[in-house]
Amino acid sequence: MPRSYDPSTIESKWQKRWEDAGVYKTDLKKAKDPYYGMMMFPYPSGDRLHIGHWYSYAPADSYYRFMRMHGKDVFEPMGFDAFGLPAENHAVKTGVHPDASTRKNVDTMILQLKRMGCMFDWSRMVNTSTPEYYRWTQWLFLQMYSHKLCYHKEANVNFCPSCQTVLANEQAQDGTCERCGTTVVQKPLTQWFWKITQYAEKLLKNLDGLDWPEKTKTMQRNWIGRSEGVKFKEKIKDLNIEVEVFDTVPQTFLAQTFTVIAPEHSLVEKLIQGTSHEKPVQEFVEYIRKKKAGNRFNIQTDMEGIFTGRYIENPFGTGDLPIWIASYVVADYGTGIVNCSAHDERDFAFAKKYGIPLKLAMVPPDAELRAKVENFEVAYCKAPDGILIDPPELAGKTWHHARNEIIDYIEEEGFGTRTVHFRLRDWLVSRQRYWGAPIPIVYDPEGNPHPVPEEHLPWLLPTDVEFKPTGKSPLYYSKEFRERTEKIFGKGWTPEFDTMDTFVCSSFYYLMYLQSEGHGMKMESKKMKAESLVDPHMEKTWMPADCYVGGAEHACMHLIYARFVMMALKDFGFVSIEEPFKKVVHQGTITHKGAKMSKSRGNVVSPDAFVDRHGSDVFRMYLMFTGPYTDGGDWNDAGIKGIDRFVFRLFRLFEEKLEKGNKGDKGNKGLKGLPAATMSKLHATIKKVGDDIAQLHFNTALSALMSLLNELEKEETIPVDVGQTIAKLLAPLAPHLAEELWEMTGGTGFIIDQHWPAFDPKLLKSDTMTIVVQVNGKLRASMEVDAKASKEEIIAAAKEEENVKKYIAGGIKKEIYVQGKLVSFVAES
RNA sequence: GCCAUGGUGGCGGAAUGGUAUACGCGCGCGACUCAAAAUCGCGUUCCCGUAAGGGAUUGAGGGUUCAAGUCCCUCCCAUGGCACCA
Repeated sequence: MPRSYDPSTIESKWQKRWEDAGVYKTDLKKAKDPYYGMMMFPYPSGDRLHIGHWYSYAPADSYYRFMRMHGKDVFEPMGFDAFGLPAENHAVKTGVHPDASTRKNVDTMILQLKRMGCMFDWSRMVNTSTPEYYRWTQWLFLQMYSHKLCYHKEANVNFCPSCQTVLANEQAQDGTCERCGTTVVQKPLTQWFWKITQYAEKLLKNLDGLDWPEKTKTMQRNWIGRSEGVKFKEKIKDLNIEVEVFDTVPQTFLAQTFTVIAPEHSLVEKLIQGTSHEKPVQEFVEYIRKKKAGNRFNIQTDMEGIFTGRYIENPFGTGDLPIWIASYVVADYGTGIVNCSAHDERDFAFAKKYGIPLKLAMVPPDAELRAKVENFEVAYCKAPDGILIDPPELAGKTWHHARNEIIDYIEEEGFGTRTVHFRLRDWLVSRQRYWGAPIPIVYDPEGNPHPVPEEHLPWLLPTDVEFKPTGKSPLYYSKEFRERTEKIFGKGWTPEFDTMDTFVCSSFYYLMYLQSEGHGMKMESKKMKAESLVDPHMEKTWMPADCYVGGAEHACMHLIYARFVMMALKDFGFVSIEEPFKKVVHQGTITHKGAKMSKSRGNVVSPDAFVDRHGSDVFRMYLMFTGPYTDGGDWNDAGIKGIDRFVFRLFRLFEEKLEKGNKGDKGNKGLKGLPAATMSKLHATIKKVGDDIAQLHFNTALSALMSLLNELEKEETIPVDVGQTIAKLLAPLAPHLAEELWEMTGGTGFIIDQHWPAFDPKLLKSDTMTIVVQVNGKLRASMEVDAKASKEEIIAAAKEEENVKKYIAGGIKKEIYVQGKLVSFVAES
């Protein structure tokens, strides 16, 4: 009796065998041809694995399996980004300690991940919330501290009133909290920052050499936002204050007639103190602050300002510039103060609105436009062919060409200096939350910060706390934490109560997978051996990760932080390279009913039922088959039947038609016993499946395999070596099924350890070819000809085709032959 | 508004300037069955035609070419990113 395909038996059978044999445990020290295949590790939420996890991990695993079959020593680790808000929110709601719920979630998730059948090497799993791990998160903090890349400052920070915590700029991009969508407010707090801006230039420059999606690189470039310009030093009249003003378009600096300053700027108070402008300005600033907090600010309709009563002192001999407060000025870009002229859309509109005088330093070549510009009817800005009229020394030059000369001129005259500015802000790493790595800092009785010495790491997260968000860090209420600090450092000393942003934890986990002592380090052991983060030999062997698959939503957060940390670690001397990820791939998003799946929308689809019914292989292949991997798509289970049938038929083919006896691995030699056309198809499929998987085009690889199956089903028997080749082609895409088929052919060992089959280029061509005939671009006939036929023979044959004759009866003007493809005639009209 | 990517059957989608609609879903007809499911066979872009064949067709409109889904121009639509950064 032939068996029929039963995924649950077959899949658990192979998962057990893999585990027993340790097939996916990589000996990191002995690897000859290392390949580090990473996927973004998940947050261990209480909900089960969702389709997004599957879509990210399973196809990535297929790709890495393909690499392994090409002889690579693939290391495919998995771990958990286990600190974070959800566990804490859960604790607030239920009283379950985040550590307990996280451990439980991790355990469930491991079981689910194992059912997926990926090549995860569980022996090197990491969990960022364990002391063994966060010891290193804290160590990283201390390194940043001792290398002066870490500083403490009171600053206005993005604060989410709902999460009761501060957010990094990256986490509050559109003025709302990345996590809960609440409008973020500005709040002054003393916080810890990491100087990512010190690496802005390098973060930007290195992008060019990375095999990352162009889109992601562009996003990072924009996020870093480098701009070159001039910095002017200027004095405020009647006050002994010097300010700096940044200008990226210095060509028209002599047209400047006023200056604007951001309402939130710290200088505002000094400008108005004790003057008649004090009260109205304060009212205005408060008014703008409220308006900005309420909703997003619209430049078109919300351009507003007020005069401060102060002036910039006569900088270039062009008269004093009145200082206005303007709603459109960004406080934390450049210096928050801008000199304005008629050659900027916003400045122009602002001046018009408030009747501020304007002048020109440049005019258009076109006379008609010039008249309008000179009348100040339109703003004339950033025009490459604009003609300068001021300064006289450079008059007549075009805006585009004069840039460098103008800057030289400005420097020579001593007005200002060349400067580069970045949009990138320093990374705010403090969080007023419980469930994170404690910041290893203590304060002496005078309130000065001191790093916690390394021997006290891990600086344990206390457990005697309340989780309720109060705006104050939960650690503030821990008695044990305070006592511990006083005991070690002395009376009156207090710990830092904030914890670190979870993006810190995930910024170096690619190195933690490689840690020589693995994750088994016992924390009670006083002699924690590893003195540095990663063994230099391991780091040299395995870094950078060859490929990193994960969501595009991390383009400006995780993927920029990880790069920064790696660069810093290199400068500290702990690693040898700057960039952690050689290649990055973003899987597309799986939506449902047109929207991103989310609990709040109630459109989350759980994969569990599908995996139960169809098996992990079918589910994985279905996800891969629906479309290009980087596109994602809308979830719809209607087509899963197609993959079910494919697997059913394939299995039946092996059960019923596989050549009996004569079993054993014949490698890829001597594929015999099939008609030439079928052989040709087989080899074309080997080529296509290989090419496609190499480019992560899983959908077309699968369709090629389906197409091959359609052919093979016409055969009476399938030779064993053909069966083995098919099993190998299937191995990356359907790992369990492929092992089973491999076993059926009498193959020895695991199929994942077999070498990817080679194709014979000679067999790709059959002995006949199909030539189509076009007349005037229209398809008129199709003919089978001998593959060796000459051009002349083919054209002659084409002319004899019945359906062609009638269209070329009037004569032929032109004959075109495309080798092996077509004949095209242009008929006399 | 700016930048990027895309728009192909009823649906997911395939196609180095060279047979558009592969592969799969769905659907129709038939076989098996008391029946249904499953399975198997045939068909399936649209229009005309019993057929042979003809015509139309890759968001719209132009262009280049013997030949355009593919290249160029204009426009429309969708998605993603950016958007007061001087």
